[in-house]
Amino acid sequence: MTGRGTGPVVVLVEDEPQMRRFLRVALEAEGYRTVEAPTAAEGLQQVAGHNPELVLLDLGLPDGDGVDVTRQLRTWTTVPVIVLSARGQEGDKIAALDAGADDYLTKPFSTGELLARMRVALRRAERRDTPADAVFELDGLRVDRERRLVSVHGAEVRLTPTEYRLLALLVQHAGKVLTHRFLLAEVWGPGRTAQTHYLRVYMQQLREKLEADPARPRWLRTEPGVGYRLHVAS
Amino acid sequence: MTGRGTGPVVVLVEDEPQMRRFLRVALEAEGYRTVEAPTAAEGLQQVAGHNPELVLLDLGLPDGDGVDVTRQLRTWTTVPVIVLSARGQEGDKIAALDAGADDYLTKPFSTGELLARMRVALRRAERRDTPADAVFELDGLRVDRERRLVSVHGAEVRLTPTEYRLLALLVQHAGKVLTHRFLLAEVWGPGRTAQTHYLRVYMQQLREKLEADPARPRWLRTEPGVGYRLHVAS
DNA sequence: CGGCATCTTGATGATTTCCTGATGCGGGGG
DNA sequence: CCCCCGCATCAGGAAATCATCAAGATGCCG
Repeated sequence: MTGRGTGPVVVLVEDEPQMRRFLRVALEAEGYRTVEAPTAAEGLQQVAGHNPELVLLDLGLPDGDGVDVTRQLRTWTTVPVIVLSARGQEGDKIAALDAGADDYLTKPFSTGELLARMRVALRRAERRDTPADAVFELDGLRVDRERRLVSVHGAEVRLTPTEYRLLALLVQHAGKVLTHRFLLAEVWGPGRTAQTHYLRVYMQQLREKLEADPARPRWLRTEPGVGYRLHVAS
Repeated sequence: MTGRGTGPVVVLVEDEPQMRRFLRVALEAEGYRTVEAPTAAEGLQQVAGHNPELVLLDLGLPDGDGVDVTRQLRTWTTVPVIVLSARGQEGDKIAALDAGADDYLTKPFSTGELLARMRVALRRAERRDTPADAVFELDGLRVDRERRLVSVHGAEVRLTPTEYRLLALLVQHAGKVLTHRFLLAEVWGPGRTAQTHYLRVYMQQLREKLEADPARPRWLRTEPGVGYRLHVAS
């Protein structure tokens, strides 16, 4: 990755080096991180690999049409795509937009307008990122992942970020046994899959906050030698 | 309502009768139902009254700026807004887009492109759930997003623009936890998602102005390590 | 050019969360 | 019977995050 910082990641699919450089400089000055791809094939790869917040896509690529790239992307991702093109024909615009592009800018365009349209696309995308079926409920235990709220028999429970992540994982795979290794990798990163002690401490804290009798857990069951599990049956 | 059928409802805010007629005919031929408004004030009313799927907004209105109309709308609804303008200056575009518009078309534009961009906006807006009311009230806290008025137990509270934007976001997602990153991106732009200090300062100011006891907030709750939330339950 | 409102930035103490070590408990094998 | 191992439990200090106050910087308006 070329850019630094913590801003959104943008994939630039553009064959002309000069244009690429211009975009990279402009975007990085605004705090974006950029990934560059000079061809359609590489563009698809980079999007798949980096899972960016936005894609800037040139229509005239050496190895394929930008419209096809858009159609390809739309089969598996809803990442915002802004098309940049030298062609300003109505037909081109309609084809690109109907293929799934979010906006269409005709070269030459002003940097300010590009940035403004990028902000629009990011704004829209941010709002859509919330799945609606995010409420889990089981026998008094309620986990609302949209609001990030947890309650037991109606009483709201305050969880720390780590506690919540752990619980969210268990809920997501309700009923299944999750190994120590898996939980550690997901919550603390792949680096510390040996610190099983972390898990014990946080499971204890979760039980303390959620279970009526923490010593005899109803939901947060231990699977000795393997890991933990959110028990679903009665 | 002028249009027939069951298609999406579109509010046309446009003072020129000829242009209005042209749009109405073009849209109804595509199956849209149209509602017309010749002024900014009437436009706001029609949007509030019809809860349309889309708004087409002319910038040059007799009784106010279209950018202001957009900003007004955005304080309480996320309905897609496409701006139509005779002015093609970069500054106009950026102002409108940053005020919350989803797209900006410079007159004269082709009908085909307009319809394609409308399809994009409708596609993007799909599967969302903001039956947002223009006036939010909760237990003495009142936020009128149509008039941009905030009051606590009847007493009006003066908020700075940034304070209001922050509060409006919290109100729009009342009950949900909004992450630092999200709030910063919405209020200060995607570039400064690391300046959590801004948030602390402004949350403090909001609490100072709204809460009876700023140190023990009733509405503006901190979610440590995550973000902030407008508390709705008891 | 002030004056005013607002936004930004810095400094400091309080609070919350995280990590870590110590200790207790219980079952299985020697 | 005792030791060892995995798990549970408790608690204290380190680190990160948050609240608070206030002083500069900025921009706007007359």
